[in-house]
Amino acid sequence: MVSKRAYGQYCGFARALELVGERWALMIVRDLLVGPKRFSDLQRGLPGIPTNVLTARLKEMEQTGIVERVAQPRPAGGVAYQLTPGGTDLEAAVHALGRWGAKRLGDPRADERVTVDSLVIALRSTFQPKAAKGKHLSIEMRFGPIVLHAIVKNGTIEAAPGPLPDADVVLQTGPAFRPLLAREMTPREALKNGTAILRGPKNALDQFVELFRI
Amino acid sequence: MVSKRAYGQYCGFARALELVGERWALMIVRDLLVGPKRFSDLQRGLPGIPTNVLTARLKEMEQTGIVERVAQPRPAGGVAYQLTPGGTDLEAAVHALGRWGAKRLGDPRADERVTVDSLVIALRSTFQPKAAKGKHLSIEMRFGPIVLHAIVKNGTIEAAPGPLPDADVVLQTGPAFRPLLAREMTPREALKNGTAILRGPKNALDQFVELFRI
DNA sequence: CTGGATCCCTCACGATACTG
DNA sequence: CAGTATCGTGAGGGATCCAG
Repeated sequence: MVSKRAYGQYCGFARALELVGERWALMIVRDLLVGPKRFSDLQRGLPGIPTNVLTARLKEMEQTGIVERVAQPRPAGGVAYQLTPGGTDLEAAVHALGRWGAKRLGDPRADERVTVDSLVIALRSTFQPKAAKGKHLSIEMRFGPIVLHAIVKNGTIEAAPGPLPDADVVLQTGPAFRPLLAREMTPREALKNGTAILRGPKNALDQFVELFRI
Repeated sequence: MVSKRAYGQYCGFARALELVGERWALMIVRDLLVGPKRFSDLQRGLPGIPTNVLTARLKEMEQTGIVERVAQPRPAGGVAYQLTPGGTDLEAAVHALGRWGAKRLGDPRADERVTVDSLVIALRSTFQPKAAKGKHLSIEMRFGPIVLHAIVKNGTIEAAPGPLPDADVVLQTGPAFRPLLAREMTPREALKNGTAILRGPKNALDQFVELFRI
């Protein structure tokens, strides 16, 4: 790869594209930013990826020090893939691209799915640290069958898959989620027409929406 | 493209990759971030790009509102390509990827070239606004036959191709440039062994190096 | 000269079947 | 579960040709 599909430029940006610019590579990184995953987890999170391509990308990124294999504890055993520190450094770039793309999402197409990892990254990348100064909020979010949570504290966010039993708020939503973050729909409207359902303080959705922005 | 090579996910990041994730697309954006360019300028700045690929990417990005064609004034005439505001919004992502890749540049390979646009982007993306607070420096940089300049002021940078006649400093350098920004070589060393040649105040290179970091 | 269009060839990718 | 094997397709690489 290094010499095959290189760009022929001694340039940091070109080098980045050579290392993670091939098809599916950054999608794999996106999912691994959420946490270590097994081969089959990645397959599930990236519907449509051919197994040989997944194998090839993992091998390449292992060789270039972006991904590493780690043994999984018993039971289950086997191996999982996780980002190295150098791979984790891609987070800023993934978030920047994610923010840019989120503005251009439009409405979901018929064949488009939503995954839990994409929502975790969406929360992290649209998070507004300045708006979160001094605020504290823990939320469990449900998007159809998908459950994730976020904890906002001291201007930082931790977002991860799964429920959060003692969350301040439980927000159940769906297609209204993007318009809410893009300020194309107000929390009031969303709650009124039932595209967002809230459990917790009445103004929690307003607070939530202030913390994120597309 | 929209349905052919889509990732099948309703996700901002996936959408970004669908729009600018194909080969050469972001390299074109990188060069256009430096300024509008003609077809042949892009060819020169991206040695190795096939003309049909350049044509295809420009058409795709024009259709998706990232690039626009503008008529060029007489003489010369013809058209040039420039980024739309939405395309310019990719700057943050390009810089983030550039910073990540710059750490992994290593030494130049035999077949790797340096272009003026890549250097402009390198200066912009490695610029450290915090270290530049209250500082002011204008510099003309020469890298072999390539000439570019940067003006640092109020914690911001403006970098562009071409000379800067009344620059505070003129720095002529080459392969030592990356090690300097990566703190693998001190200004003193670079000046001593002649891999950096300076015209201007003696400590100018120290000042310069403080403003950028790989 | 700029700004492409067209051709052919190769290989990366996509889809699916199969195996340790 | 975690890949390998196989094969067809189409995007990219490279050269050449054409129009304004």
